[in-house]
Amino acid sequence: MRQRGTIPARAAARRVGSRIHAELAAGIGARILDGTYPPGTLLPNEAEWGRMFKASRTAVREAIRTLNGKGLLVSKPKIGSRVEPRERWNLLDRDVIAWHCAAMDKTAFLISLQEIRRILEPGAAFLAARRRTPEQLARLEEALDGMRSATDAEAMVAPDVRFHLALLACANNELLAPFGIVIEQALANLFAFTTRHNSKPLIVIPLHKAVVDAVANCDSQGAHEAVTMLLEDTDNVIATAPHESKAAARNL
Amino acid sequence: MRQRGTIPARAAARRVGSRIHAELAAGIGARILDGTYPPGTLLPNEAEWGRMFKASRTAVREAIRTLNGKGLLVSKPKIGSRVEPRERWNLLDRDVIAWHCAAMDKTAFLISLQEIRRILEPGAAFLAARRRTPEQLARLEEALDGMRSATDAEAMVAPDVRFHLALLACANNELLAPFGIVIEQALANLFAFTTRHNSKPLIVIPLHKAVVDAVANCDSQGAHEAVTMLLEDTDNVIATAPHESKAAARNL
DNA sequence: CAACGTGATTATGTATGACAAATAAGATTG
DNA sequence: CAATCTTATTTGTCATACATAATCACGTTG
Repeated sequence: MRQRGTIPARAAARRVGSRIHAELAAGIGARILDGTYPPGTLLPNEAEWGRMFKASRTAVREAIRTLNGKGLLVSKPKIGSRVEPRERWNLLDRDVIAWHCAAMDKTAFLISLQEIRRILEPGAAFLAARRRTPEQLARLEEALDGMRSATDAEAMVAPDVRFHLALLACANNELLAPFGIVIEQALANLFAFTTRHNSKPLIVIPLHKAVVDAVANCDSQGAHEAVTMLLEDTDNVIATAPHESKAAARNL
Repeated sequence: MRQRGTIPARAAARRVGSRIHAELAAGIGARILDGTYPPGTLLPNEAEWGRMFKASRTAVREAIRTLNGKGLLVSKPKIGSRVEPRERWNLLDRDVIAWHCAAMDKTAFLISLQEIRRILEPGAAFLAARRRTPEQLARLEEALDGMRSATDAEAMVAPDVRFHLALLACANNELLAPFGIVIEQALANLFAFTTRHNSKPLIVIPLHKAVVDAVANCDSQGAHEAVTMLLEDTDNVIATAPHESKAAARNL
């Protein structure tokens, strides 16, 4: 490995693959999200992180740069890196959501998410019915077909996520699409949960089909209502089996 | 400055202050957002950026790490950094929004934003009327007072932004608050525009007051309607003077 | 001639050491 | 006692060296 003598033989170990900065960012980010370093806290300095993770300051700094960009930290000379107040965090960021879900009880987060969905998705469906291009409609139908051909609940998750992303895309609002990423990250977990606990999963197919039909017919009001009904069904599933969500959260 | 002889005297110039990586991130990010490097493009390599900006590779890398975290890029050894497809961009990120606004004609963006507001804010107001704490209500009223005491249109922008952020906070949904950051960035510009062109700006005070009253009375349906009317007024202002928005966009 | 391995090439990834700049906190001085 | 100077600490920047991954061209071989 290291031929150069001046470099002290580090206990490299598992450091074989690359992407140390990513590991560090995840490590530090997770510790912030889980409350180990609450807002206002002064984090260990870069050298110390380096010692903790057995990584160079370079890698630590790149990780901190990432967290910086997500609004979790601010760094100043002689001060260090301080955890920002929660309202500055970019909770709509992929990674932040992932760390957030991993750290805490998912239930609260899923409730927040579902609330947002009930606000956003009917409105998005309304726009989608007016604006969707034929290609976008085709992608929506393709997702529905995928759900139909799913043999078990597990296999239905992926096309279900695709369906809702496709619906957002149909709205043709550039600010709605990025929000889809937020939903994508979280829905994978939510659906994995709801499909496991939905005693009558067959009903979701006609519910989804109603959405497709309304969008296909440019019936914006109908699309609004169909999505509302779809989300109501999801709410019911969550409500009838809420006590298990904590256990489910620990599975990832 | 540089006492050490081994370091070649760089044409440091304005390199006095720190935060080069931030300048670089903004520089590169803006070039991506404005279409200089469209999605799929292979960016110049790190050494080349360093030459372009007269910065070290370290600084370039930290900038790229930032952009990486915002979903604008992916970097791979031997390949380089490639611009991600638009739908991967984190358009809900503070900085990305700023670069986006700076780069392109703001009109399209403001229309998208207003669309989202018409979906989200009435729903948020609905929740706010049910959940707001007395402290949150006080902050909402304080913002309204700030609008009242504003002497000119310019001075009304700040409290107006505060008002809408406070309203989002009242909803007590952790995913709604971060969205406030998105709106904060963009609304400052939108309001600066609407207040300049609103021929009867006095009407906005009672419109806002209606929202406060409904939220104060825990009248969720009333809050929903009041916000809808408020946004309708904004839409009208935009609609009656749309031809100026391009010029206004160029002012920043 | 085609398929395959193989090494050269080139970009990012990591490590290290040195110095600059900023600033909080303590020491000094008028 | 207050204003100022000094010091210590931490981030910010730079330069250099090497590691690693992936592509590409080349040559070997079936």
